[in-house]
Amino acid sequence: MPRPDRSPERRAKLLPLLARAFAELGYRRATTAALATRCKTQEAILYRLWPDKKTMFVAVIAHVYEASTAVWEQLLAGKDKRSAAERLLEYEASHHGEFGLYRLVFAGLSELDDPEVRHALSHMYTRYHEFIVRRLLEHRSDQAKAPAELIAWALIGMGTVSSIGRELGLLTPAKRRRMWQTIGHRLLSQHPG
Amino acid sequence: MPRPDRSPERRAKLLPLLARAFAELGYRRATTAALATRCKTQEAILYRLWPDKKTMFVAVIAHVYEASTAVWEQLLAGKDKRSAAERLLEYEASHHGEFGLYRLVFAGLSELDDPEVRHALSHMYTRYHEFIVRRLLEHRSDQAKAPAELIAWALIGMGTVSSIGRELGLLTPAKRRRMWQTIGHRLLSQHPG
DNA sequence: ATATTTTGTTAGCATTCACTCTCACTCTCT
DNA sequence: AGAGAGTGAGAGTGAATGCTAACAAAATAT
Repeated sequence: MPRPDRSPERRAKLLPLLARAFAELGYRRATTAALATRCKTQEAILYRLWPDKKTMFVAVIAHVYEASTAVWEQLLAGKDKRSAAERLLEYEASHHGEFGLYRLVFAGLSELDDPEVRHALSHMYTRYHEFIVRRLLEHRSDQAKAPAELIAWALIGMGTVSSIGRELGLLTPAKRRRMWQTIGHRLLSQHPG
Repeated sequence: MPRPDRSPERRAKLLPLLARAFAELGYRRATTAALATRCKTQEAILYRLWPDKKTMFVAVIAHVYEASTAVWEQLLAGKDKRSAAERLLEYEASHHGEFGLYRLVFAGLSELDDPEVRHALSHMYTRYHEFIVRRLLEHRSDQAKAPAELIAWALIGMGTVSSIGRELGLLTPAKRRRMWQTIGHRLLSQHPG
């Protein structure tokens, strides 16, 4: 009978390339022609793997989230006497933004007005937030859940402004590091509310 | 001689409408046709007032910044025993995002890759940041400048995540208020570093 | 081998959109 | 009154772009 379908493997191989393209260019500027070029293939091929461009974008959101949490899980798996929250903080201080996750959020919110995309972004953000909340609760077992949730949002906000500041050349790497270290640690160690 | 040129007044009248359009739709989706409709005029008219769409966007960035600082200045002019920083915090807790400033930032960063736009955004952010730093230093005269700058960035980050959370339906108005109140006040009252 | 399905490649279509041309009309100042 | 410039309105254009059609080539099963 016929040759087997390699579509799933193909999709998995191309997703990182698509992710880079969307993160670097945004949604509109990542034209289907540009996407194809960066994947070293043709537009028609992409359209055989995904029904349309929007679906590619949604797939990229899920992929980027999974890629970054995979890195985190690996990071936290190593032995270290510091709490998971502290290690996460230190990691983000020097690596924040490398997956371009915030860029996808900007693009999704400002360039598209689509329920599917919003849902994908909501889902991603929710899980991202929950992950941080769990680490915060581990860090201080006496802490209540409600304030930990607010702290987690504030940390995500710091990550976002950190990326914006970098993009606009307003926050040097040194300042960004100091922000994570000083403000981040303060948020970790305190009981708000 | 000829009739006088009413272009400046015209531009001033239209800028708020353009600002709304860009903030609500982003850059690409705010087509010149859409802009004209919202201004109740024609595309050709807009092109007589500004050379191109990008220039309209840059003008809008400056306008929105000025409009929001004008509101702040007015807010801080009123008599109140609380510090300016505290009043600002309370105001932002319930009004953050009403000028769509963060939306312009998202659109500018993700939809355009233009030096002029980046410069306009940098400039706006810098002044925004400086304004907050000044209020922080007033709030605590014993505070050093460097940590105040970091706190200001963290507050801006909280504003940004607050807007994202609202747009994605992840942060209810009540939670946003509590975030500003609890985390915001903690950042205000502490000496990091 | 050959049937059957996937993969590669090219060309093209329909639409959208930033921007312009044109021309009639109106206002203000001498 | 009338010159000179601003204003209103509409159609139109060329380029970009999402997406599809059509067909050749290659690979895997029997």
